[in-house]
Amino acid sequence: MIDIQYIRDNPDQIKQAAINKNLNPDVVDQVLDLDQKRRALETEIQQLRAKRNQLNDQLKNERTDELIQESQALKQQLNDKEPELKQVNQNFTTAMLQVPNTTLEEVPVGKDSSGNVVVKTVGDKPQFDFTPKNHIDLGLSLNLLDVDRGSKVAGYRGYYLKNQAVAMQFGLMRYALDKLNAKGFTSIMPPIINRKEAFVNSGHFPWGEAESYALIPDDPDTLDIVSELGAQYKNSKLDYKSDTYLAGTAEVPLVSFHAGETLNEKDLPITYAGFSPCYRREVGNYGKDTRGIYRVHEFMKIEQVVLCVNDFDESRKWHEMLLQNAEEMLSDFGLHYQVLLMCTGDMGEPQMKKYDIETWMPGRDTFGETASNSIMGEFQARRAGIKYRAADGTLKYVHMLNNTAIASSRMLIALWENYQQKDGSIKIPEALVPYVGFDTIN
RNA sequence: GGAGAGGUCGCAUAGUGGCCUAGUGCGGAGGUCUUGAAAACCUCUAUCAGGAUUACCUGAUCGCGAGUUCGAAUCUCGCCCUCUCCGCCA
Repeated sequence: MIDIQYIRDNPDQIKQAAINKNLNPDVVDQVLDLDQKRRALETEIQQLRAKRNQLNDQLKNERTDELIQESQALKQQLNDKEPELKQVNQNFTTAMLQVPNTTLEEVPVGKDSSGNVVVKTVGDKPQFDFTPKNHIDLGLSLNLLDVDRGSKVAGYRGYYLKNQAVAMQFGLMRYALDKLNAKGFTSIMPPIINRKEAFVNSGHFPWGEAESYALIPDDPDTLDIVSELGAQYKNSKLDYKSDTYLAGTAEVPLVSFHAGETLNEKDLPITYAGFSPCYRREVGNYGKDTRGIYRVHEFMKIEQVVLCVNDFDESRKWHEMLLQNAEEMLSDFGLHYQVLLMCTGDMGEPQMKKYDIETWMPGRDTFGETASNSIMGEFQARRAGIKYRAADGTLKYVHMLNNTAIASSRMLIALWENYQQKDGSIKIPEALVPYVGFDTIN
């Protein structure tokens, strides 16, 4: 959420930011219009209430019919006006939640991914003196992956990991945690079933609602009955809780961890390393990456989340540090990658500046996204109500940032495909060997 | 799943319709006293919104939301959450 005062003072800037993100700027005018109405109504109602409070003070001492009648008349006027204010306020809040964040001045303006800028490229493509396989063929031939049974049981994009792939999955998660712990990050295993409010706080909603799995349908009648218990559930009017969803990233519960709290400046920065399974519908991507485990509905991830003081120099500093953390891991694994500065048209509504890290994947013969690193400014903190008492005594909203550390399935692809050998085996990079317990898969 | 208790200012507590402009204690800030410190004493001590903009005024907020009333922290209803006991269980 953006400060309403800032929107009043800089409407054109906010509109331009929306346009740059390929969004409709009209919501800004809606907000300003509702803001006007809201303030006019509020002033009017405040005066009525002030009068009512005065009358009630008098009524404590002298109860006359005249005063009571006057008070009743005021009450009637308030009853007429208050619902209107309530409605306007609701509309105002809804509109406010739809205003996208602005971007920092160094972010390139662009329509789509073609506007992204390669900031750096590290390492080289591996050279194979044989025809490299993709991760699916590798996974099948080494008995690491089963996608046929995966889709049989779980549906489209379902998969089973088997044997050494399981050890790699756990090893990668543990490796990332150790790495971040050594840098002072606090490990967290958050709940991943979250209320709608948490998704609004992080800025995933309203824009990304279709991307999340609603855990329980709003209408129990839409449930397929597969058991007697299911029938009971369907018939009960009250035995379901609405508005819970599966989070697509630990960012959601971590952003809301301190929701509604006032921290002290000396508590900052706060750095979290959150482990979670991640659930994504991938609704906009039906035709994309249909084979293998590049784009899946569930995977595991370690996510970095930072709360720091309200200062963009500080945010930028953390942004680079989060980037470095992710880069160190790729370097530890000896992987070839590039860092992109995302343009306005290819970043999300809540983000102010974003780097994507793309890692070379020989099976795709191109780079594939493995990390996404964002400056959020106050946007999430305003939604979640996370403030801190600054050294000068004033209250400020924290700045928040987040970046992937390691996302399981995509890192498996990169490792398998880049470290495949002529004989069909896969080597494990040295840094990972202690975490997985073997140095070759064959 | 059954039964009960409860959610009040940063923390702890008081508050059963107008004396609440939410009291008291702790914690925090400033001051008096003192060579310095402690103690004691004094003052201040929430947030949000609107309107003025040194200072101020008004409104809202006692878990959240509705309702009753001229008037609600207090009464009624719904929801959220916490705790205790019993049952079941990875």
